[in-house]
Amino acid sequence: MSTPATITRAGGAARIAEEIGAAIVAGVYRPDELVPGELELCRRYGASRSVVREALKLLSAKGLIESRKRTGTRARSREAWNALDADVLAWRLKNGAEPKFVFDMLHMRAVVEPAAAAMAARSHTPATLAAIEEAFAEMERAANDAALYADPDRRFHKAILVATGNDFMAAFAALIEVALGMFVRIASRHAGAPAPSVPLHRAVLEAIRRRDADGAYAAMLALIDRTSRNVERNVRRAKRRT
Amino acid sequence: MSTPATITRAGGAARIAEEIGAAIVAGVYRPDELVPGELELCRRYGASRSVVREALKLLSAKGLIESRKRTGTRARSREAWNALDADVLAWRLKNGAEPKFVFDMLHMRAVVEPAAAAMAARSHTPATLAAIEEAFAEMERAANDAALYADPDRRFHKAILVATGNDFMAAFAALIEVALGMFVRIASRHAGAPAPSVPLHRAVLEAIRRRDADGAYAAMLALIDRTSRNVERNVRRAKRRT
DNA sequence: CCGGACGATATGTCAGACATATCGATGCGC
DNA sequence: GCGCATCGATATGTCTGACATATCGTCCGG
Repeated sequence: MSTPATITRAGGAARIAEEIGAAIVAGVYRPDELVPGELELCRRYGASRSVVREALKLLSAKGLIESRKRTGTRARSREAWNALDADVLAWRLKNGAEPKFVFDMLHMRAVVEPAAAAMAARSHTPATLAAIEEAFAEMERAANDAALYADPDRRFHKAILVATGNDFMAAFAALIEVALGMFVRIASRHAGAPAPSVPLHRAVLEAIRRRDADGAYAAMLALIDRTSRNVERNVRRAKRRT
Repeated sequence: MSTPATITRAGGAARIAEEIGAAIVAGVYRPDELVPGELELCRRYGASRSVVREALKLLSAKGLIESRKRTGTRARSREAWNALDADVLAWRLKNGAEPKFVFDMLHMRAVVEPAAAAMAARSHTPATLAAIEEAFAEMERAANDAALYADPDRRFHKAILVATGNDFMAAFAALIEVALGMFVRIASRHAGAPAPSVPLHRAVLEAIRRRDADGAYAAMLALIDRTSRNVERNVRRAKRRT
């Protein structure tokens, strides 16, 4: 089966890991026990065992699986997953996340981001402040177009986390970026132009600029509260629809 | 070279990933470019290319490396690392962490753990509360033995994060556990018995038990502040010694 | 009824080959 | 002399088939 046709011939180990990873977090393979054997996966994805095994290593590095000899490879339970890994987060969001998961994410953002804004107010440098300002400027320009608004929005939140000067806070950026990609899907589905959120972002920026840590904390908290309310409203609406 | 003697014959892919990962975060391989080729790694670790490649996949899943064809495998710069991965954290702490990194970790704990204590105060169940209480009881018993104290201390902080009922907070437990393993090395090297920290932990537990979110927040913040002061004192002392 | 031996089966490891992309040098034409 | 296409060297990527190793079930004997 060397170089078979061209069917399903795109990624390699990464593509296979992508599919299996998504399946695991979607609950296709239940915690403890399960997961098809390597040669079955070879057949299913039309790849050699080397590639399949490399894909499995990618997943094992993220805490999704664990292999033992004779027994086979089993999906690990949710507590073992690296929930703070961007790929794992993306997989969990892929197939329509449950409300509890969305709110967990929002609660964590409500903890981390206001604190990050306060740290950024204390620690920003000309360069990191400029990155925040640049992102905000583009948000203002796109205030009437939800599609154009999403990207600078991500950059805005990321720039603040980076401006903290704290490696761990900066590491959250990868998570927040993935999460924002979903929140706009949920929160702005029924909302109009993103213009109303611009003043809230401006308040964060200005507090950071004048090194007002408490003000930045409060402004960011207000911003996330608004997102939470939007999401909550839409989740309720979706539930009513079912 | 099938089954060579028994020398350096322990782990497999995990062991090799361990060594290379530690080397990368230690700065042996500088950001962008670098890292020996696969066959060179085979020679160096006495393993076949399959095993080496699987080890490299483990590292690539954590953002430490990136491979391209002809060019080779390069170490990625620090911003790309999954800083919130427990293994990456452990590697960074392995070879005596720099002060900045230790304080970054403490600042993050000061953001996350007080908020977690507050969430736990609101959301704990009989089972999750019992886990906190059990860990604290053992801390009291080991109040005069630093060696015995470390393990229940870890369990105490982890139990609180789990008691939040929030998946992301619970995911921090893996990080905190690794970090605590180092803080006791740094903070208690010159400290006596851990007894003085027991009342601070008790205050956290009791606030959670009576569902006093604000009190739990404040008590946990006080606890971490004390750790920060201990670490700071020891870092200064270490610097003076050099 | 219990316990040890044994075979079946999964992952783990090895070896060698070919595929593929890309960097760098070479040499051609202008 | 200079730019550009060509080609070879070299790294990772993939495939194949074999053997090693641990462990679960089963079967057999005490």
